[in-house]
Amino acid sequence: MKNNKPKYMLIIDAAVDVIAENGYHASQVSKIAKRAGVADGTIYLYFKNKEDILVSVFEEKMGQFIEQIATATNERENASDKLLTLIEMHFGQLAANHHLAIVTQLELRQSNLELRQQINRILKPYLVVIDGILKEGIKEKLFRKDINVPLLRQMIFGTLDETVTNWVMNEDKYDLIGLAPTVHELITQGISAK
Amino acid sequence: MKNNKPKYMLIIDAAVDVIAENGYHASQVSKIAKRAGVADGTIYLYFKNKEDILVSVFEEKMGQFIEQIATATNERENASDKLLTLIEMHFGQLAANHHLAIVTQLELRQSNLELRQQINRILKPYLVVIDGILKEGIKEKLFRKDINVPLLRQMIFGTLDETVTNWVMNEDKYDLIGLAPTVHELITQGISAK
Amino acid sequence: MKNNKPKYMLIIDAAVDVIAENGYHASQVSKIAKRAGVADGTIYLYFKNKEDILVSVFEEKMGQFIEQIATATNERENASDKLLTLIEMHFGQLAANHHLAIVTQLELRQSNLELRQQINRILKPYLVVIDGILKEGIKEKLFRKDINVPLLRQMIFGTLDETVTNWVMNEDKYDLIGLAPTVHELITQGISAK
Amino acid sequence: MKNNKPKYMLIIDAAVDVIAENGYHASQVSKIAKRAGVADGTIYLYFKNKEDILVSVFEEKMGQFIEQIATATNERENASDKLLTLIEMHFGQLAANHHLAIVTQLELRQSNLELRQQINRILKPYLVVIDGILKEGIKEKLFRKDINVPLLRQMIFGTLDETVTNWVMNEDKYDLIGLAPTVHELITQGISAK
DNA sequence: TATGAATGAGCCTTCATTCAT
DNA sequence: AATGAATGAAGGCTCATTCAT
Repeated sequence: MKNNKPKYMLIIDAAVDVIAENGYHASQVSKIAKRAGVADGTIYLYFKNKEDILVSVFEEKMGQFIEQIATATNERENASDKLLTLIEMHFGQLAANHHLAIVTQLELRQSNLELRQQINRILKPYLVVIDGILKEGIKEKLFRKDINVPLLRQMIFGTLDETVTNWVMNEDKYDLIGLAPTVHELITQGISAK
Repeated sequence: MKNNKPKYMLIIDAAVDVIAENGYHASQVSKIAKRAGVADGTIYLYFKNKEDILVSVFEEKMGQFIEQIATATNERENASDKLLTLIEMHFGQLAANHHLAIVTQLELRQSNLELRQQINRILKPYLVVIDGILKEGIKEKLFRKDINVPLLRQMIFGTLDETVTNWVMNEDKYDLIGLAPTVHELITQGISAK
Repeated sequence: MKNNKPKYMLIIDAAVDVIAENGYHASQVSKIAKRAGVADGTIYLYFKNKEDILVSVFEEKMGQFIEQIATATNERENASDKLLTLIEMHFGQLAANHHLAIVTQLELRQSNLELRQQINRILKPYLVVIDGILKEGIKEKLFRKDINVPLLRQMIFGTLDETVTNWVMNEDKYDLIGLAPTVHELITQGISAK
Repeated sequence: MKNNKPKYMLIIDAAVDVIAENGYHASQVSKIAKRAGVADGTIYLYFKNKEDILVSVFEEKMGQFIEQIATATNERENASDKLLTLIEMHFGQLAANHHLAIVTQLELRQSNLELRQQINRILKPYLVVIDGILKEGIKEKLFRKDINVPLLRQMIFGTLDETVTNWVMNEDKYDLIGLAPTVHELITQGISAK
């Protein structure tokens, strides 16, 4: 029997499935090990402790997530289009991977402060991507030059995050990706009449 | 010695402090009891179980929170002013109560799905307040009539929530309330130049 | 409102019902108090502690039980008839009082050694009645003069007790009293052919 | 150090000792674990819960008990001899194992209905052995053909059980095995003079 | 590398009993 | 005599982590 996939990724993938199916608190190390087809002890050859599995899940999955968004936005011509692409891909990637969406939006938040801070560190590059788009938009005079970039980034991220969380908690009953243009328009145009 | 404060609120307040100081997972029932100055068993005369303490904390504190915001916004003349007041008070109340902010933004999220759904139920009236302001703004022709109210409400709540969470995680190093006008302006005007 | 029944017996009767319905381990003092219509604390004006309630239940109920059997057997002419009457009444009284049968045969046995020894002390007079019948039978030459009275008493009591317990555990599906003549005959005649 | 004895039996034996010495209710799982020389958690690798330890104690010990009695009675020629052997061994085995006698006669009865029903299930084969002897005796015309086998079996079991319980509660002050012939005779001959 | 049996610290909850009123 | 709110000790069970093989 040949098993090329290194055990590391086997365990990561098992963790995503187990957490999505059982919830954070019912996801014992032994359950993840069983799903990955390894012994409990083997987990500790690849991860420092249980928390390290969780951080690594986020690191691996978000790494791809961010990288793909960064690549895709770079292919667009201006900041406004880049922002639209970012929103579409943010919604699209989580809508396409139901288990991952449950884990990132619901389960991973049930963790202690220390873990949450590590998660924030992992998210940093994503926030840098958003900041870049905003700064570029200002330079291109597409966006107002007086905007508070960090604050606006929080607004954008908070909006996307809240929207995805609501969608997950409503059990995917509507088309998430379809919301992208509207969200994009709200951010750029505001809600004032005229 | 006279102790008029009913034990129920004593325990609620003790829970806020203990959770803010120790984090959700290190907040044993016995620790909350000790802080409240009652016996462990007394907790169970007022709360069904540990989770019930947490739900009740949110219920009590958010109840006041929402009520005060609803009252204050009602005193303003138009939807735009109401929205500004809502943002100011949302930031203001959490900025004024550091422990409560830690609990609502960080600790209470470390709970299971069932508890989170109860929390959402408690938050419902707040979302209704936001929806009301948006609908009024449309009627007053202050806001565009084509806006998707539920989606925009998610955007607003997500923005406020993310902004407060960032502020808490940065250990209150800047003036949260001062951000209110900018956030209000972003929401109403958007970011597009002109 | 007039309530002539002293609270003592109210509590005893409540205890029998509560224990029969809920089982020994689910019969909290507060449940007995509620059934008796008194406050928890009132229990302790009449009983030293929870165990004392149980001992008293047995004392009161078995007191009547034994007294009635003693009286009835005394009215019969000879030891063999007295033995039959004792068996009939032992079966009859428990068959007539379902709750009491559950308590004496099943629930009261789930108690610690000390309580069981007190129960044995209460049962003593019953054993004396049996011994008396056996000795009388020997004197009347109805029973063999070489029988070991204490041992035989154990045999008789063990037989009756086991028979009633089986009947209770079978949920009273057959006629207990109808077994009395057969049991009486087995004890007096043995099982040997001829 | 070599320890071939599987932990399962180590725990069973420790449970018998601890329960005999401390009584059922004072036999904490941690006490049994300590006596067995294993960690508390190890108990739960071999037993579902505390009650499962008790059922298993009875299952293991009674299994041997019943098997040995079945084997020994089979070696006797007729039903009457078989009955005598059964009585001798019933008394003999419990007299030889003081701790086990305390557990079976006193402590194991302090359990809830569900456990008692499991105990009855385990005892079933023993009752089948008794029934077999009685039926054989009828066929051999040693016993009366009109006897009610289930009732008589209750009488026999009740007599033996009550006799052993009395002996245990009297702290083994007399020779239990010596009672066997008398009990046998009482059962077969009855108590009637001639 | 890999295993998985063994470990043992840690905590929520119950309920008999008390005592101020 | 009666109340019932308050007490606080006690223990079964889980599960992340280790380590001998």
